[in-house]
Amino acid sequence: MEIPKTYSPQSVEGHWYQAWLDRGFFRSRPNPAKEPYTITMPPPNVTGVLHMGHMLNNTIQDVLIRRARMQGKEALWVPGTDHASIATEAKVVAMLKEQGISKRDITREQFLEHAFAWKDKYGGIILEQLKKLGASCDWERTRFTMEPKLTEAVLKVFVDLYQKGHIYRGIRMVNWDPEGRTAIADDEVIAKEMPMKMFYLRYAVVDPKGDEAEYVTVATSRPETIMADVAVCFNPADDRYQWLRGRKLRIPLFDKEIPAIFDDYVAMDFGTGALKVTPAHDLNDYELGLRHGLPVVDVIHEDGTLTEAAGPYAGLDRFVVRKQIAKDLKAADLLDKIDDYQTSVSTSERTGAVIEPKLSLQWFLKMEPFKERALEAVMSDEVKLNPPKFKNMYRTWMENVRDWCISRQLWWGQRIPAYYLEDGRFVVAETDTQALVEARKLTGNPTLQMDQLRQDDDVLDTWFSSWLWPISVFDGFDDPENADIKYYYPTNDLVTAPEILFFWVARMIIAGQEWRGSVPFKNVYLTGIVRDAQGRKMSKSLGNSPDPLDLIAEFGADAVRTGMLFSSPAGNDLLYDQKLVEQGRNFNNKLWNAFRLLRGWEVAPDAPQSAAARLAGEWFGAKLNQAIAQLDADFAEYRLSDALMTVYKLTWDDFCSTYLELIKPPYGAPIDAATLAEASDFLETLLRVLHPFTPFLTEEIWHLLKPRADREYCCVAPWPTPAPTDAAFLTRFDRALDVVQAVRNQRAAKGLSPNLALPLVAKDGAALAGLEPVVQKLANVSTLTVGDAPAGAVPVVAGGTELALVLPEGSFDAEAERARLNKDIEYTRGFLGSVDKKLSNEKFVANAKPEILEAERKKQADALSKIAQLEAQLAAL
RNA sequence: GGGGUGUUAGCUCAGCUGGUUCAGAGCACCUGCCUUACAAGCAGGGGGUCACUGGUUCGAACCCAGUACGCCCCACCA
Repeated sequence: MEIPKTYSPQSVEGHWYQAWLDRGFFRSRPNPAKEPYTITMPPPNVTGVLHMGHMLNNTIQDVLIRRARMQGKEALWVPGTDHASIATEAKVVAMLKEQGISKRDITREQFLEHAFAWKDKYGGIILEQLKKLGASCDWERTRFTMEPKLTEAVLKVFVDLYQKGHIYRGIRMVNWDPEGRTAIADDEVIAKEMPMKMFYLRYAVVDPKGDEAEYVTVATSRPETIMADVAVCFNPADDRYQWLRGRKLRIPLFDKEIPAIFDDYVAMDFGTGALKVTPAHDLNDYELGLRHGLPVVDVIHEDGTLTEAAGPYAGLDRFVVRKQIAKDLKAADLLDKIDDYQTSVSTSERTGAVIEPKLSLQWFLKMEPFKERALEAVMSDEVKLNPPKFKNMYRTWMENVRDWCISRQLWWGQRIPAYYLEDGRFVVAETDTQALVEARKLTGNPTLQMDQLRQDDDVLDTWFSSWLWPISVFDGFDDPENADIKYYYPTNDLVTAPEILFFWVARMIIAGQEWRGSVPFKNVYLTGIVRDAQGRKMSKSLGNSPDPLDLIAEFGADAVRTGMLFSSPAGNDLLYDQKLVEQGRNFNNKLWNAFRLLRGWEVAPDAPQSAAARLAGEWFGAKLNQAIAQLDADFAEYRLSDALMTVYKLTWDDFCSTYLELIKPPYGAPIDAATLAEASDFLETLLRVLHPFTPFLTEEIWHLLKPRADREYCCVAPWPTPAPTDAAFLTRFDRALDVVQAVRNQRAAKGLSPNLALPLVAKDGAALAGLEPVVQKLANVSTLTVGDAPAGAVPVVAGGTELALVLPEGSFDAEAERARLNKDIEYTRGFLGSVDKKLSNEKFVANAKPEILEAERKKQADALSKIAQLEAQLAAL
């Protein structure tokens, strides 16, 4: 059967993926005889589609899990999706809007119906896409953060925390997202530098006396909130404003009188030193208001429009009002000036809307009870962050963590299990029935009915379910002693983006400690962000993000996987370039062709093994062992790019360029059986170490190669263990390869065909002893003899060996050779000079370590002898 | 504003305790090759004052200080 010249992934990937599934290779069940190795996938948004970030993240996880599986561990990768409360709700709202339905016009139940329909339609697409990448998850264990069991866990945890006194409800200044119409947590706020305007407004002084100024100029970036002002504040030490003590000012346009107050908070050197105080719409002002006993005037609705309190501006959006009010102020001559200035504006991580600080009634989780333990876990490396530079970030965050606002004014999510009585009191319980029991207890009224209880309308923050993920996927809340959780928890590695180190990783650590008494994972591998070749973030609007599925279709999953991994050290951003994927494809093709070469050879059963082939086998076996040891070291430090490069070079340079060239029989000649068997074994081992990176290709070749009967699938073949290597032999072999390269160099320089066999004469046979066949074969040397250089031969010095290459008649140019040798001599003398200088430095000789000193002396001796050699060659010409 | 981190070849990055794995790898580039596994290839080759300045040391890409530029995280100056 003819094997095609190029590997075509499209025709094999689907087949092997199905075969793996059919065989249940990705399934895992607790097995006490084996060591567990577990990864829980960071659940992508249920309605999301695969992007390059997922590709990187999941490729890394698959490499880790596949290697663990081959190492004989009970490897489990749990997949799943996240309900992504605000993001999904926003999508559903948008979809309804297209259909002409407004969320406000439908009931919660109707909305949820639409939402579930949406989720059923688009949910899980992303998991199907991951299969194309080769992700070896146990799909039977796929979980969803809002499925009934996981919701139960969330409610249980809420009640538990409430009973422990860690959850409270209160009016606080929260970050309000007017687009999502919900509160969001501090971490979900992103500060963005934006050009802003600073307005200088005139606040008239009430009853100015004689020579007093008639107004005070106040700088603000938010003129739309002036009607909510309750005071103007000055620094108590500010001499410019002392006369205003006990006085009142008038809000421009509104003529409302407000007091002048004094507080250290105000900076004298910023703006005009006068601050308008708006407690309802600014956190600092709120605190200022508390200190001075000021009222709170709320003028902004949940959707960002102004309330009735705004008078003529009621009903308009805050940004519209900003412009309008500026115009009106100007018209009324109440505006001194407008300056441009740059400041950071808070925006919502999910919707991008500008955040309004807003007072509202929300649920909070205290962080104080958890922070110390969670900090300790990372600082002591109980949870190891990779790269470790993130430890500092984690520490800063944990030390300054504030209470977590866990309620969201949304419908898509887990509804807060708090039930209110008509008198405002409430009970917290996992179920309606339980709530009723509690409520009856609370009120002492045994006839209280369900319809007299009203459940809280809010849902919980998405992270309030995802922080339980490593436990809840094993039903560890439902049944804390079940076999799965006891076996798989704590998990081994978590692979995720640094952006959610606080949102998610830190909180999972807290949850693990709180409910399992131990951290949820041992290692956290933090990936970088995937950017384009110019370093820009991938984004839809830039159109610089390729569709991962198109890439897989064009180049194959293996090529994409290796392309992602070629240059992505942990914590570093990955500058994606299609060239990397092409490099991956080329590499796959190289391996494919190596297999084709082996497959194409005729076997001569009785032929003896050539000396070159025997040496090649001895050498490659050692290289292989060396590489496996290196790989294990790379993996131990999560240096996946380095690990890939190790196998890449092993395959391409060592196996293909050197080993296969050495064992290759003359054209048309058969190969001896022993060599072919050994070569097949080597290839088989190569496939095994490559499999985590390129699972499809290796599985394909594996089956074409038909290895041992007990190793039917590469996917579950054992990961090789390294044997000790003969370092001295490898060093000698390297020297022989240096000679080969030097000879080839001479050929290239002289324009001689590599097919023309030339005689080579070595001055001293010792250095190459035993390796002559290697040099002969690779350098295409006709005869390799020991003796003095014959006339007309080109001197070649390589690997400490002095040789001469006999050129064909007429191609020897004595003048050029002299020039070359002179240049070499000059360089070596310069080198010798620097060594001499060092050795004549008394302080160096006195202080340097003995082995360093010895090395320098050897350098000196070597240089001297090399110069002598070169001079002798020069004389001989 | 505070903290962290980085700057090594055209690009992306290694370089562990200062000294023979000290100046490396992959890609790109240049020169030859359509050689019967592979042109998605083969052979050979050329690229770097290790950001800058000073210091410590017999010796610095590596340690220290400062400067410049970059990135990241945190932060309530209207």
